Amino acid sequence: MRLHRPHLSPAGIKQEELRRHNLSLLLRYVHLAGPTQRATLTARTGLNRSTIGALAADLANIAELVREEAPGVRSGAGRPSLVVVPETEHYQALAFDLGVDRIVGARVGLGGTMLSRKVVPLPPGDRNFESVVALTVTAARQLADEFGPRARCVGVGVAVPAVVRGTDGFVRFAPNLGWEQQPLGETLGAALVEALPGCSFDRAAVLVANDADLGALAEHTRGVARGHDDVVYLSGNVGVGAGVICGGRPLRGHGGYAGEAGHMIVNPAGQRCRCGARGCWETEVGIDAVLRAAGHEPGDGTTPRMVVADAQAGDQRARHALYEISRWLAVGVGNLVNLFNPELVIFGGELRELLEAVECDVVNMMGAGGLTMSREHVELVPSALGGDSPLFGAAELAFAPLLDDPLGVAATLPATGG
Amino acid sequence: MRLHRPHLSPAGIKQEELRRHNLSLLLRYVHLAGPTQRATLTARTGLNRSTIGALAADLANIAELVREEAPGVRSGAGRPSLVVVPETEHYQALAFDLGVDRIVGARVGLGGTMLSRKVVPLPPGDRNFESVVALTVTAARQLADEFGPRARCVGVGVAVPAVVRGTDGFVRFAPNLGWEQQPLGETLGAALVEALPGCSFDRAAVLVANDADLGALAEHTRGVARGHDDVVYLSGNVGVGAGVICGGRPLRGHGGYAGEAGHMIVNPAGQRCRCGARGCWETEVGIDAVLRAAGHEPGDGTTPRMVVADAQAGDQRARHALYEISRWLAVGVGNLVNLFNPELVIFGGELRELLEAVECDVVNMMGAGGLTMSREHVELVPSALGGDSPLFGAAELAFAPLLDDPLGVAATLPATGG
DNA sequence: ATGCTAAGTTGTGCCGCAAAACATATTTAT
DNA sequence: ATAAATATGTTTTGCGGCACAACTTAGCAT
Repeated sequence: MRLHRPHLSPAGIKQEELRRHNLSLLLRYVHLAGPTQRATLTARTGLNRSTIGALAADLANIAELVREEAPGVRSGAGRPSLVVVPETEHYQALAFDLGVDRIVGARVGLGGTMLSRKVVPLPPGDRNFESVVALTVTAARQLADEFGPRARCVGVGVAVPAVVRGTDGFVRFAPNLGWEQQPLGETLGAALVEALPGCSFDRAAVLVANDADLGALAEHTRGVARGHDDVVYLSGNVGVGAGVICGGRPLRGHGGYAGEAGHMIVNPAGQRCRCGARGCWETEVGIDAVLRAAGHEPGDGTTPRMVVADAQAGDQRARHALYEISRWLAVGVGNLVNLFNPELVIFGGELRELLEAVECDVVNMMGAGGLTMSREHVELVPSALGGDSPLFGAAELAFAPLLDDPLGVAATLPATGG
Repeated sequence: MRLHRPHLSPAGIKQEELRRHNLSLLLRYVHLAGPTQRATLTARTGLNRSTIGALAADLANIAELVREEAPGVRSGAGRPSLVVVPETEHYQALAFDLGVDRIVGARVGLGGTMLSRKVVPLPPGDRNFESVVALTVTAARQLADEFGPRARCVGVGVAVPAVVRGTDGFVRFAPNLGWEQQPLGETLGAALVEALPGCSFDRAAVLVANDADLGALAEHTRGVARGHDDVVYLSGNVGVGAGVICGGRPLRGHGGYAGEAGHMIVNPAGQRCRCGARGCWETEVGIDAVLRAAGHEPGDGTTPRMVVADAQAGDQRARHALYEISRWLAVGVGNLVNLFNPELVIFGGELRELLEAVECDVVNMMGAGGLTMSREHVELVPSALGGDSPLFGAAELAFAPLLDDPLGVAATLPATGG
């Protein structure tokens, strides 16, 4: 049981933090695993029965974060254990996934249940910053109207296909949205605090992050990567991004920009990328590359899924296109595997559909040359949460502060009264 | 002050672990920062004076890990603060760096002081596994003879230019040594326990790791990367390896194989690598590549340093060679920067000398194309510990268990009596 | 109905840290 | 030289958190 190792910065632990840690542990457990018997919690945490009882009582009575119920199904001898249930309705987060052609918003309860979901299509030409912010705020208002009377809004998480500064959600570069240097975190924060007066969170509770990073977070939390501590999530849309979990924690990097796998140079003899360099991975495996290889024009309405269907139907050109894509996928994924040595590489976004068609080829090509030790245990899998990975990740992002300090944060959140 | 966030595995903290954590914190502080006033410790940890006093007393009296001294130089008003000093002589580690042409061994005291150092050249033809193990054991015995009467040996750390399994130090692949599938951790562990009966550590205290990973650890601990939590260390010798620190912790990956940057494919049109793939980074920037580009034959005695000297002396061929190398360095380093977003990229091994000659070119080439946000704050620097980075890292590796649980581990280590 | 089992509940004790009061050592002011 | 100011070490006391043990409760099996 290792605690985080600090450098030379202060990190003395006091008893207060011990309590906070254990409360956090308990709440996070039921948030992740759902309703759980007290006996199970006792066994898993290693804490004493009486301690678990006291912690659960605090979470239930002081903040109504959980409730304790008699177990429904009886099993085995002995006194049945009370079940600790996360109060899904009491604590909710708003989550948004800002896509190239639509905004998806959701209301997610403690425990990770999606309570409602809303899709706002973006008019094709109109994805400028102000419009997207405005549409997001509108969607947020609609979602917030559905809060129950006892709901508290813990915050807002936003996934955006962009290079995002970790500290404040400033968007440095979002080629697919056509944005550069936009203060998304600050702007949305201010606008949402204004638009949702019933919610008592402050501007800092509006958290913006890269969509691939949040996809990774979601898959690690509730998707295929549960229990796996070293994972790479690939988000393939127009661009390609990676979210990385290493040692159980998201890889952020110094500025929060880590995981820009799409601009890893794999083919210096290749095409010029939007970023200015030549032979970036995403010019070889991005949607446009798939379509172009199959003889389509990007923007003509074709999707990678259709190319896959064509290939399965026997279309030689589509099959050859997929083979070419596989080669470059193998190179890039191989590089990522050599660098991160993950247990899983998760294919999210449009890459999900691609995977089933090309998995065999990619695996063979990766195995053919190069170091094999990292590759021998790695699995390529499609994302389990489908296209909603970043959305769920955004919700987790919003819940994170509450999970880190349950009673402390809960105390700052009076019921919305809505 | 965040503690490590566990997944669903047990991680309840009890008071005992609180104490352990704070003891660990204190010992690690003086190990890293050297002799430190109690007042400073109080301020940095945020703990109370009385608590620091008690912790320091435990470390001093129970295990003699530190001693408290009256301060030498007086400064400022008020009662002078006692200075907590790591007991360099009482706790020592053995560290080894197994190179291609020599073994370097050292005796390192708590606090990181190198107390003695020994170089054993390898006969050119003879670097087979058994010979290297035997020479290492011999060197260890010689170093152990110099332990003082009050010394306790905390363990042995070994750096090896190989892909090493994290759990047990099994060497999967060490092309430069000509090894494959060798149980280095197990073999050395058994041999050293046998050879050093005075030392009471067990086989598990012999820890083997990749040299680049240990270089990164050392530079992070005592080198240029002190205080920087996101760092890439490049170890350039015959092969190229990377050690990565992210979020202040070493990147290990699932099997411990992370950081194989040398086999990142950057030039699919390039030469075939020893690993079987084509266009690996190390075929473009490894020592052999440098020499070949400059018109030398690998193994003819030329070193990269000589090529640099030639270039500085005006040799056109050498200058052109360095320019070519710079291009590929820029591609690879750019990829690493995009993926890890480090604050620093440290050039270790032979790359150290290369850096000063090519830094300008590499920085310009990196800035020319590609995403710039990750690159705008990154610095390319030579390793501060020179060729001894992996050696110091090996010592840190050996000290780690003691630093994680000072009193617990110290209790298992009676004095060597030697 | 009785006993068994597994779990929750309650009370006690230990341990860790903070806070306050006291003691000590050094600098600065008178 | 003496006293005040300052900063720190030391001791004592108190509070809070968890473990442990004893007790109670709830279901199951015979």
